[in-house]
Amino acid sequence: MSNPRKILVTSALPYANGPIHIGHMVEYIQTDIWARFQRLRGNEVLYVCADDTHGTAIMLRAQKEGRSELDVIAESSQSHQRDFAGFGISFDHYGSTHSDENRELCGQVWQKIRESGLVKEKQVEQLFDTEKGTFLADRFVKGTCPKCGKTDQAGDNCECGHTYSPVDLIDPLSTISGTTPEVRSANHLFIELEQLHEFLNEWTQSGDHLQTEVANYLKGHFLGDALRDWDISRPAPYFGFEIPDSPGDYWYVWFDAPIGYIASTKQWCDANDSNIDAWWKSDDTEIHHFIGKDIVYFHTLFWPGVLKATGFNLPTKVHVHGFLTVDGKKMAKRDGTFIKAETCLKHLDPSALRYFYASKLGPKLDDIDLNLEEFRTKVDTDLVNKIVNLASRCAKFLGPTGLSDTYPDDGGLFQQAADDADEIAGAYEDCDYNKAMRLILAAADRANPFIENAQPWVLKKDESKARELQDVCTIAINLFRQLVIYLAPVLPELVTKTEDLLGDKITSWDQAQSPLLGTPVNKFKHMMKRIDPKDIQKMMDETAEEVAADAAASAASELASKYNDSPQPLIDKPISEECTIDDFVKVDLRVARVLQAQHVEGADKLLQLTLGLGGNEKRNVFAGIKSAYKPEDLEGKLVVMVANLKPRKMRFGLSEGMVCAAGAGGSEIFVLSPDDGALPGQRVT
RNA sequence: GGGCCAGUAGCUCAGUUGGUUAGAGCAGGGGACUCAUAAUCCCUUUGUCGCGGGUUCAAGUCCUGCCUGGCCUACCA
Repeated sequence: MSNPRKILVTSALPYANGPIHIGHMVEYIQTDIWARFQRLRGNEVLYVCADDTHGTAIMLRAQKEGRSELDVIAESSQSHQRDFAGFGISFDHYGSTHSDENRELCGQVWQKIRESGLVKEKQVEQLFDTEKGTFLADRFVKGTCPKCGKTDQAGDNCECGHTYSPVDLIDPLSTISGTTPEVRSANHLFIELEQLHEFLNEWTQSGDHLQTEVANYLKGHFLGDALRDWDISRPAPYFGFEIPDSPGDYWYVWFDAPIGYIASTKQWCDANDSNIDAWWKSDDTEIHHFIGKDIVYFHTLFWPGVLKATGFNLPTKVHVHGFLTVDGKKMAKRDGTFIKAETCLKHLDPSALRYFYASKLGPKLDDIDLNLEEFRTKVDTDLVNKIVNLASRCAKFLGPTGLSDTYPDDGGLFQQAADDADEIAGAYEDCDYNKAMRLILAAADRANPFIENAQPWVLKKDESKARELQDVCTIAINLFRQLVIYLAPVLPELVTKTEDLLGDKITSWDQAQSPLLGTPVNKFKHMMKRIDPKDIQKMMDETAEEVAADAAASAASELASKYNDSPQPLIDKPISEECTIDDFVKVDLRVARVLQAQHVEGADKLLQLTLGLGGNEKRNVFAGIKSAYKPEDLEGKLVVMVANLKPRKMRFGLSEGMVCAAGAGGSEIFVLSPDDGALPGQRVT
């Protein structure tokens, strides 16, 4: 083989605002297969990714959940990495866009862009949520379409097909606070992409950087007209990096996210004694991005533009894939097809999904469909019935003897599959995994009839044919091993199990060229299970349950948002340790009437209350509510008191209970009082 | 509205630069075998290649119009 290539591989950065689902996994599995393939070919591969952590969505979520952004993104990173590991995604490094390295690199990139004269400032009119104190991105606004008058339309376009600016909406409403936003103007920083038009035209239309559909799409959609300026700043408050030479402004998340590819590479370099320039500024290195078709323009216009302006290498190729549909329909929570990676892992072997995706993925942008019935039969038939079966049916005959010392005549089967190596490799290289799987399965379909004709089970019965039996099974096992080598990028687990069976490591694509001979064969253990339809059902059921729980939670939070209650009180005083009903009934709460309230001579905070519990039952209570209540406001009022509190001697007398109240203190104290009709002396439970 | 892409057997798809009677796998039907995770093997049914025009000796393949579907349309990631 020629000199090893040096290849940097990336998958798109998942947003830190939600769990990984099986739609995401299309991309990570596609990329991982490619990265593993390149390693198997002997190339030097660095596969990096990171969580994409900035932006309004994260900020709002942190606010809503009453915790810090850092807390949100840390949790997200952990769950993302756990899911990826579960599916065997072989990142060399997984970083975060909220890192020192990224901040620094963003600064450097920004500096260069400034120097190139690409930055300009413009006033932008945007809707501002006065209640939340934040500008509203289009998707956080709803209102009436200015053209057709339809109500409850999205911030930037209407069902009628009309597009507009949210500022033009009639009766706009903020979807985060429910209030009416006002139009405010703010200074934004823009990158003048049009200056790079010629370069982008050439870069996208020539060479092999993009799939032809993508190049055509860009040509037809963007490059025909002047490129619009790209708005890359957001005014505070915004969760992101503040722009060093423009205080109060932050880089828009899509500015710093792709730079995260470089930052993540840098983190790996720092930990592995390598140099970032060797990956991003060297002519010897290829850079391959894998992305979904929804983020094409970011990666094929903005990103190359930024790289060009800053002197980093341009991507060698941007590989774009389609979306996942489930049973023919777009994944949607309400259909119960929004299957989380975590849920999938709980019930299914990740190898099954890896193989299924591989068998569906081609080099085009077509969506791929996860038809659950097809998924099951494909995995069962191809992997278990045809491929693993080769080992399963022959391995045990070789237990006593091991593999033959010389490779027997197999009628050219091994050679034929060995000759397929280049074509299969070519298919992997082109991301045409569907074709690679077809070629591999064709080889398996030649191997099974061979065994059928050779009839090892008949040879077994005749001791004089022991040698022949060994030869037949040596062929079968080698044909099997050859398939496993070809499938290694897709099925790392199967590789491990094959290594255990044959006591030989699979580390190189070229191992498929020569048979394994003269070595022992271990006891065969199941390598892959058929898919139990019940497991699929469980996965779907669990997904449906999650969706129902989610819906309930979001309905509740929608109600809560109407009142716009701050999460601060809970943050300041988190809920106490759990108690039992027994603990609770120990506290005897009673309705009481304030019979008399008066100032206490010499006390700053106390009022003296005489509380009546009905009849002649009275209690004397000192309450620290002077800062919020006047005595005359309290007299006659019904309150709730702790009636069995141990009396306490105070400087001004004996206090025989406690009045329940809430609030921060000072003038913000709110005494609890039952609605009219409650009778003094009644117990509160 | 504009743009990109797709439409081939019941299902998932292959069909290279136009070239003999359009292929594979799965599913369906029949048979064989029993080593294997009821796996495997052999035989077998099925097509107005979305529709209409055009170019050509020759069109699933090229051009054009239409129909249907998916996706995109930049301050949502």
